[in-house]
Amino acid sequence: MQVITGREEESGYTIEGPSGTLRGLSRADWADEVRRLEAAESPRWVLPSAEEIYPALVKAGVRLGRCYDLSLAEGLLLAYEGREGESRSLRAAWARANGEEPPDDGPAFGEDAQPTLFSPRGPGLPPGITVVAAARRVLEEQEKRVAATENPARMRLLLAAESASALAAAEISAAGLPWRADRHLQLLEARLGPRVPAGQRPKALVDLAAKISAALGGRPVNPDSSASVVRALAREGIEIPAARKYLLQDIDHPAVAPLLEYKELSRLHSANGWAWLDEWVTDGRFRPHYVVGGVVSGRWATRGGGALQIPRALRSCASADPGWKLIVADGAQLEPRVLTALSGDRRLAEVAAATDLYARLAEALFSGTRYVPLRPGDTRDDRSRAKIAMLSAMYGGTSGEAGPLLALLRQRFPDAVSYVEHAAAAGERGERVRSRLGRTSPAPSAAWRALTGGLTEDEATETRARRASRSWGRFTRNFVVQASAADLTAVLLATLRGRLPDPAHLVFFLHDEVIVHAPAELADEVADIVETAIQEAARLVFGEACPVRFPMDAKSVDNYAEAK
DNA sequence: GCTCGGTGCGCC
DNA sequence: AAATGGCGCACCGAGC
Repeated sequence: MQVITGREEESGYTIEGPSGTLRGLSRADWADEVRRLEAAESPRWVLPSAEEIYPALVKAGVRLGRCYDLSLAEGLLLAYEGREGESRSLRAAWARANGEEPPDDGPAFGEDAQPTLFSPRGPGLPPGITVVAAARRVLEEQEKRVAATENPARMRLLLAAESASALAAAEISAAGLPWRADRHLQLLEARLGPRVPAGQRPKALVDLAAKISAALGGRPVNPDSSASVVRALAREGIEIPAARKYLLQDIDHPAVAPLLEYKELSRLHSANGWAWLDEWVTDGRFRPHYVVGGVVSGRWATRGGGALQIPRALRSCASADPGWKLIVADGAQLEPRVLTALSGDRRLAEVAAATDLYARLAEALFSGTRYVPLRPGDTRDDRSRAKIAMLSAMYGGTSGEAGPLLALLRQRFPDAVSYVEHAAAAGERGERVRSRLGRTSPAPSAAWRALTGGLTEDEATETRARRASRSWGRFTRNFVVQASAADLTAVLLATLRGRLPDPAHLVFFLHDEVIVHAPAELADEVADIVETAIQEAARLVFGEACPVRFPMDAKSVDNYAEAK
């Protein structure tokens, strides 16, 4: 059964199902009715945009089992059709479905994530067209467009998984990652000194800045300004192109140690200091806003809170409630396994049978050969070299040892390497590439086409064109892997959120990592569920016959820092 | 006073 | 000389 619900511009909420239509509902009545229908029928809910509407339901204590998100589907289909620049709003989709010119009504897929469906002015549908009527029309049209794709079953799976991800994102934000503000405050005070008002340097930074200036001849140096640091070092006879950490590290000068410490503490202060704590942690929970579909490759973005980069130094603050555990699970070497499954490389699948893929890869690459490092004195072990080889294949690296290592990888695993090299070649020609389930890379910009497409007269332009072409090739090379990994994790989330035993719940998700908060007695069960869910997701995405293992390393811990 | 590109960091 | 993908955020400083 299917039920469509949305918010009309002026009259409140509408629910339209097989038993009729309810209009003009208040938010509370709407939530109650949705709850009743969910319990009675567990329908597939068709939502114009889960991001816009679902948080209100979650807040009212309502959970939906399944949904279909028209906005996310529109974005994925537009990208598939090579029209990613067009708006995915309900109004635009409705216009296109009726063969009309879609209005230019705001940000398109992948751009500024302003609400597009329920902007303050409403969805902007023509008079007499209700949200549910428009939604029904768009749904019909999208079903036709799905049927027209190369592999409709995969696209259907993608749309279902992406929709479920949107539900998961709202639920995760609402639940929040348990965060010990008291521990965070202690940590800040210990490293930075007593709290200072916004805009002021804490004592530790003031002291370090003074030390740095003294070590650089006494003239004031602003360590926050890389230009100031570069100039000051130049006066000391030290020439560096920029004040980057890795450049500073190798310099023997008394200013270097305080400079590096300043950088570290300054980052702690500005990125995760008192202001961050005030803004993003409430009632002992860190609640970032996740944006499903916010990255072209299908990864989630976040808006505010910097959830994509919770620094290791603060992870002990992410701490389970008393009597509860955090079950931290990440996909071990997910991307190389995805590449293996994508390319169907049988030899690499044997390597991927190992839990430590890179260790096994090292054996496969180096046993029986004496691989001589290019740079004398390079002490990296074989496992590290195997990893460089694999990352170079997936990212397009060529520097240092990467070239020869990639050549060796290509020799041993030609199917896997040629898979990404075809993707790179397509990108260099300006063509699109697709993930396993049909996520599609955007077209390069007009500027890129102008640069790479024209007949070039001078050598400088030729070089720039070549560089731009190679750069886009690296993007599409990585896209096929990263976006297919996003396919897999979206299906994982969809599977997982339906299976967790109450009251266990997801509290964090990042690329290939999930955290579940659960009563201690459920921790083992949750870990098993996560491991089962990834296997099932892999079967759904890559097929029953896929020989690749996807180990999920699930650890039950009291705080996040213990997980790695 | 503002915007905006560059820089630098840190996460996957 | 650096030349591997994706992201968000804070800060600086040039330019308006």
